Amino acid sequence: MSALFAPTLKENPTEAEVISHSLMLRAGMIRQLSSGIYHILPLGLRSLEKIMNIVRRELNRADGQELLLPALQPGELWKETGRWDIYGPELIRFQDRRERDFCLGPTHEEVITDIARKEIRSYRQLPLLLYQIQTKFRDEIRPRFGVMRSREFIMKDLYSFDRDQEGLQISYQKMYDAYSKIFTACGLEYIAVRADSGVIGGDLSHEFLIIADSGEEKVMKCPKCLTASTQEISHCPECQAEMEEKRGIEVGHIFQLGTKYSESMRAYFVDQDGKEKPLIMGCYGIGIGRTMAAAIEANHDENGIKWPWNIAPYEIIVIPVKLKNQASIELAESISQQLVDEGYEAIWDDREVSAGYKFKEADLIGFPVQVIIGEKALKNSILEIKIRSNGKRLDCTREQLTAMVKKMKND
RNA sequence: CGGGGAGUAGCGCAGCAUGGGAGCGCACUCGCUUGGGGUGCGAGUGGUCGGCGGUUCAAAUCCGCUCUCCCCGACCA
Repeated sequence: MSALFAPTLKENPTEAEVISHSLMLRAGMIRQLSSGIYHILPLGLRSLEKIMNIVRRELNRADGQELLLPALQPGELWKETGRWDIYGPELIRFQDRRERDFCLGPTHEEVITDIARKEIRSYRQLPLLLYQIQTKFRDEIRPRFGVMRSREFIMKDLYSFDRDQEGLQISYQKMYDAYSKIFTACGLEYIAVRADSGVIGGDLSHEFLIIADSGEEKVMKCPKCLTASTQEISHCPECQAEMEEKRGIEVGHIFQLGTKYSESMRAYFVDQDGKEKPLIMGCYGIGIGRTMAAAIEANHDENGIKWPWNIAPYEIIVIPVKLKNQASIELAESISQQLVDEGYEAIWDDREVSAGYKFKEADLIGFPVQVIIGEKALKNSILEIKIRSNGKRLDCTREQLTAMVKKMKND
């Protein structure tokens, strides 16, 4: 712990208006470099990596294949689809030394369609689901709320290619299901609602929102069935239950694009009937950093972050209370090592600071579990476990620790 | 881009109306102390007062320009 680069703050930073931003700064997860541009510090990165790996796992299970596309994109491609003129000043443009137009990718429809048109020849290559996790650049009119809306941010974007509308429906449903699994695996309550397609274009689209009181979007949700909407619905046709109003943070968006890009960029394949047809496309985004911020919005209290287990930067912190007691120190180190050997992400607080200081900081950073080495541990070999999410404290012996931690992880 | 606010030590701020010592709390360093909820005491380190120009014997303070950051609106993962 003493070696960990996690510069925490006792006081609330003035620039942070929303709780997730404030807590990320206070917990030493991020720092700002410029408006809408952030350093991701070790704790922040660990959490992001957890989310990214959950995303990878679920997308791979849904037949997605990961690749990495260029962030640096020639303006030519954007001129082909007309978005060079349409996208506006949000697109960060510049010229290279030969005065050719370039931009930093805010999204990758053009680039993925370019590789698709070059390499997809036959219906036999379809369906194809390609995704990447990459830094995107958007010169937002007004960056705000920390990593919630920044100018440089990590996004997962997946693109589906199908031979026909029927195939697109299948791919779309696969992604819809994968998204549901992703947010559930992150330990988050989410809701999916019909949405407008916006600048991306296309037909059907859904937004995925994380439920949090501080969310910017109002959602009407039926407590009985799965119906939800961003608009007011007077009655729920099937079940007649009262719709309840919730607030949500948009973290994912899926679109059925159809042939918007494949036609304008001439991305055709030869179908079974020997005819050339445009690829039917879909695109599917998740804001990784925004998901992390939303998780904090949904899981915190006045003392700090209450990480869902699966996306916590670390799972367990071991806190020795008695600093001058060698047995206490050794016990903390040994228990921490035991947990690591058992596959947990545990660290122990080896700093020469008061017990209260350690407790406050452990709560702030939001370790799901604190293992406290106090009087009882030294006299009666009883460890104390504090569960961050509900504040409960439990006693156990060292022999029982493994089983107890395992149980907490599974809950 | 329109409207509002702020730049003084790493962080949070006072000082500015009425020009003349650059201060407070936290953090940091050292010593002692304390050790179950950001211990206490003492001694220290650290600042071109966002930048440029002007007024003045003298500018953090007055005037002009400029840069940056934050908040509200249109946009979005």
